[in-house]
Amino acid sequence: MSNRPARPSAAPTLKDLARLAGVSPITASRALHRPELVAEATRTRVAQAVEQSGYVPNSLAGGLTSRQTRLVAAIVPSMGHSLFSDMLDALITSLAAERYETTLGISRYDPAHEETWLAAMLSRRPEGVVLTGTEHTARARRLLLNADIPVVELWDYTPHPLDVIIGFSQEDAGRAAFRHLAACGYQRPAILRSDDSRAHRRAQGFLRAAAETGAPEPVQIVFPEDSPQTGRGRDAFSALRAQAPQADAVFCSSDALAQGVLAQAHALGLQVPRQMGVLGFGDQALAVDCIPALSSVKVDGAYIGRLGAAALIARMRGENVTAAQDVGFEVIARASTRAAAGRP
Amino acid sequence: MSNRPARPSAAPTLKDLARLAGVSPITASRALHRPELVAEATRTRVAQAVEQSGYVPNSLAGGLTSRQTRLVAAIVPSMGHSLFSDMLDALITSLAAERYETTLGISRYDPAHEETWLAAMLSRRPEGVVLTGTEHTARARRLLLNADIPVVELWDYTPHPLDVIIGFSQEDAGRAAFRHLAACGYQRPAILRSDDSRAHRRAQGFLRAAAETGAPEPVQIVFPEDSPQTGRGRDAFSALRAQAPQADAVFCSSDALAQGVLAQAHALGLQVPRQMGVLGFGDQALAVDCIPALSSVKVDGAYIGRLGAAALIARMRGENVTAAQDVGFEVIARASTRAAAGRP
DNA sequence: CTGTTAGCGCATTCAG
DNA sequence: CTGAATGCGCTAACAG
Repeated sequence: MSNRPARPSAAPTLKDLARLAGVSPITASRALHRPELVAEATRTRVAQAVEQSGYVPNSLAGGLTSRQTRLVAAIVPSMGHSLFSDMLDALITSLAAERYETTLGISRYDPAHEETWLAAMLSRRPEGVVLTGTEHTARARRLLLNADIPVVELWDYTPHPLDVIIGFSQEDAGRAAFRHLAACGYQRPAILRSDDSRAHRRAQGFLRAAAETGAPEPVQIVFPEDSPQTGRGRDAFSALRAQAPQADAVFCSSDALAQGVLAQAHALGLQVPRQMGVLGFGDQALAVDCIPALSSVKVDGAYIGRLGAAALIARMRGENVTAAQDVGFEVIARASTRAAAGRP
Repeated sequence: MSNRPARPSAAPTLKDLARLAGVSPITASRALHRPELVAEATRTRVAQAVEQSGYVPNSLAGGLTSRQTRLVAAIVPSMGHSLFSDMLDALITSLAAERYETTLGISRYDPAHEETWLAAMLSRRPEGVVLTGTEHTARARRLLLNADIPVVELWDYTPHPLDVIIGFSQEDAGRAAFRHLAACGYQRPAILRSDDSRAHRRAQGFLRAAAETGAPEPVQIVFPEDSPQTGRGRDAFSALRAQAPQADAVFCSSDALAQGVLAQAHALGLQVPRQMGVLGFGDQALAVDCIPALSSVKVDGAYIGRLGAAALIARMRGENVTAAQDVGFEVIARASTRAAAGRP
């Protein structure tokens, strides 16, 4: 029951370490952090002392003096979305390679949460911040400005970022999605999406493209942002069939959602893509490979994570980098066009 | 090009804040952290001073004195696996609700990486640590013991954990998987798995169960741990067909993998589950709902994350909690048994 | 309810 | 190559 024996402890400090090694604290410190400035013999004795005492540096104290924390703060709306988890994997790994550690927040798509998280995080004096999107509260912006540290915004694009931005235009992605479906011969494409601001803006682009073509206004089914995607595909698609039986294609706000729709379409006996087009969004390209009926607006989460890390690292080193980068997206069509399906 | 105008800066400290509010630093500190100890009027003036000066506390300094960092260190093998990302979402969210922040590491299934990460992390003086599995280097164990902070191990089970453990027996899960497939009438089930230690041990349980039944030894296809799962299902299944054409069912090490296998089976014209049984592993139960042919050994990542957070929080508060908890798993059979598929 | 004193553990000066 | 002095910004422990 008692999980851990009470220890008298008092973790050894640099002073203890130095005494054990028979040197001054500062020499011990140097032996640890800048070994090239210390004689071989001294270094060895310090190393032995570390071994003996089990010394672990206290980076709170270190950071307080040196003003270097090697900490990065990053926030995403959720981790359920594979785009974000893949991005984070790449981001964290890339940062770790440069000896930066990452503290993570989850905003639930709510700028107010982001603000709260940010206020708490900044007290740890991170050397850089990674945000999702461009929507931030006024106070969040002010905090970041005052903090005077590099900021990278991901997943979206604006010519006027807080600092560095890496992403793409959601509107353009939505327009491209519509044009793709239209080119495939679908007449009444619909939208199935979660209720978050980027999906919303993709939908705007989609609707606008439809309007420009003179096509009838696409039906939209919207559901809460954070619901499990694949499962949601089932009922969302059923809802769509009930509400808009004439719809002959669906633009989904995620690949997982699209897979759910695909499965449900099969269950309803609809032939995809001949009777129903399904277009996803995300980076599950390999998943797409497995399911030839599915196309996708492709964005690469890991790529964005790597780019974000690289930009942040450069900025943290004091280098200037291009402030804005539209990394774009790509519309992937497998054997999924109605036209292709039509030709035997 | 220049990303940020040079600021004279020098962030205001508590002393500055106190001066501005016309109180002593300690009173300002209390107004911020223990407002109930401070007169209403004073509190207001401090709040105004915060507003004016844009003061942000420095928790490095605070933590150095108070020995409280409200920091938790957590590590997972990767983020690509939805089990881990869902767990992390729940873990981080639960911890944030108690004002703990989480720093994240990624081990790539390598205990040596874990050790390196841990050594770096401990210098930040986290108040608790969350690890994946029970496999740690000797030095990692020593570091944790010396650090003398609560540790929670997740996803696995042993009666002799480092501190608290929350998970289940991989061997048992593997045995259950075999028994399930056998009960469904499959004669030659095979294993498709990634090369990580937990999947390995599930496979061991599977093989042992087969041996006990006197069944022929199941074929195993093993691939590198971190490859994209769904896509991998395609070639892995093809490899299986080539290598063991007699196999009539597959136990996959993840749900994503199983979905890939399912898609490929369809592509090869195999009827699932009549001609080929497919059994996954994970918590994509809703995904499973969409694909009636797929069953799964179900474990709930978010649940494990919540339990882990709760246990860690309790321990960080100095409470004793049950050191070991086998949260189990569940074998879900949809309309996926061969028997059920046989009966029209 | 408020203030004083002291020191957390370390790295940055500047000297040798 | 090594050391001494000093302070980073804050809070604990007392005192009023």
